[in-house]
Amino acid sequence: MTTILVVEDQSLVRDAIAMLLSLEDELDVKGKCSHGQEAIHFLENNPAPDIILSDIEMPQMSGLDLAVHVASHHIASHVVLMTTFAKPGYIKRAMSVGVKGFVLKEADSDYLIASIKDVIAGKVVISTELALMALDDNNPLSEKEMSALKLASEGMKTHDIASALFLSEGTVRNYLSEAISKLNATNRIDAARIAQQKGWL
Amino acid sequence: MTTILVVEDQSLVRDAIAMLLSLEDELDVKGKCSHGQEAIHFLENNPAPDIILSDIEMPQMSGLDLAVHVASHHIASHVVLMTTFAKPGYIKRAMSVGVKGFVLKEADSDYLIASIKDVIAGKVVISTELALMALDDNNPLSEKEMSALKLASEGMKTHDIASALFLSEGTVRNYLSEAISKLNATNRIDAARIAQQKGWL
DNA sequence: AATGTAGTATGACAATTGTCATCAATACGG
DNA sequence: CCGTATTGATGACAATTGTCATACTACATT
Repeated sequence: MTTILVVEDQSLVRDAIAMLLSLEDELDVKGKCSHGQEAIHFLENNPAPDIILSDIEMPQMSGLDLAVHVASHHIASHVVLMTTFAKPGYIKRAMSVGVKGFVLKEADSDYLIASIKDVIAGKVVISTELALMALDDNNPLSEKEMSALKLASEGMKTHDIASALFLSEGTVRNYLSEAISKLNATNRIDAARIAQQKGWL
Repeated sequence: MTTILVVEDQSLVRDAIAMLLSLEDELDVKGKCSHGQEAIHFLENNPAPDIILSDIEMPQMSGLDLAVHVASHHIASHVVLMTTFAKPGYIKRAMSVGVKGFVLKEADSDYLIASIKDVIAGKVVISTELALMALDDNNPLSEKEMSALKLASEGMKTHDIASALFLSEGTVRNYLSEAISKLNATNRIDAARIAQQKGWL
């Protein structure tokens, strides 16, 4: 019997998926959490489930952060992540953190169940199409460029970004300018949009 | 027996919710569609289900557009919409189109099922908290301001927005400036974010 | 006809943003 | 120590953006 922890912020979806999985004879949903923090708490107070099935985009703590925690605390669970959009950046980061599976929410439920079984059997599951997408994706942005871009995308102006990052205004403009040109964007808004869509920020 | 059509773009979620509903004795899921267009096609070739349970944000055709179609074609189904975020703008538009229920994906599955039953019993279901939110929401933006803002949020610069809307650059800047001040934003990026978050664009 | 009012345009000006060349400080491998 | 990246800063300049006052049209109201 395979034990599972389901982590997903939208409770409707969480309940539905948990229900779906528990209809399988070999699967046993041991817990449901609404975000990473809650999952960590669960893991501290319960035996590690065979599978942690988690959404990526969640408030408080993302699925990626959860995977990092699991790896760094040597928890024996296999992490399988679900995501709405195929953002290449996510996939790369996930792989480097030892995530065992990657399922798009566009996939159908049979695929999810098959993936879980495969992961239990020792495989790493990721659709070829996602893998390829992740391969030819090389994020050209530096740390600083990303953080400046992120703040800019929230509507902050250069001055505020500068003080948030403890940099001079000029430097911030340089970073943003670099980012814009690297991404072939026309301005910071455009650059932020492009980066976001790739999962880079 | 209540018949239901489930419309949701993420097939994993769609399958899971359909499964959840079909576990209820009184509910019978007659069909599943991945977006509005498909739903319309379904409706043309099948008897109208009692309930159309649809996500709002979908590619091709949104749940709101689907509701408009249902109303204008005098289809006898009750529309219940699901949404991830409580955007006041959505709720208002939905109500004016005769949508019978509004459920947040943050709600739990029992609530969804109870809502469906209530709608069948003739009620209009919307949580008070959402209703209040919709009430004190009055979108201050004009049509033009919204469209200019939308284009700006996609990274277009004033010049391009102007030609897209067949206006002069100056006028576009005026609109944007108006929008920025109406929304108490610091720049167009900020303004677009605020409007988006309210469901205004 | 006179008035009011959207909707659009202009022009002028200030502030912010984008680009670029250059420079200083620090760190790192030889 | 010496080169050489790396990271951050400056200053200058051009382009874009934001603000405002003003004006013109068409259209509806009086």
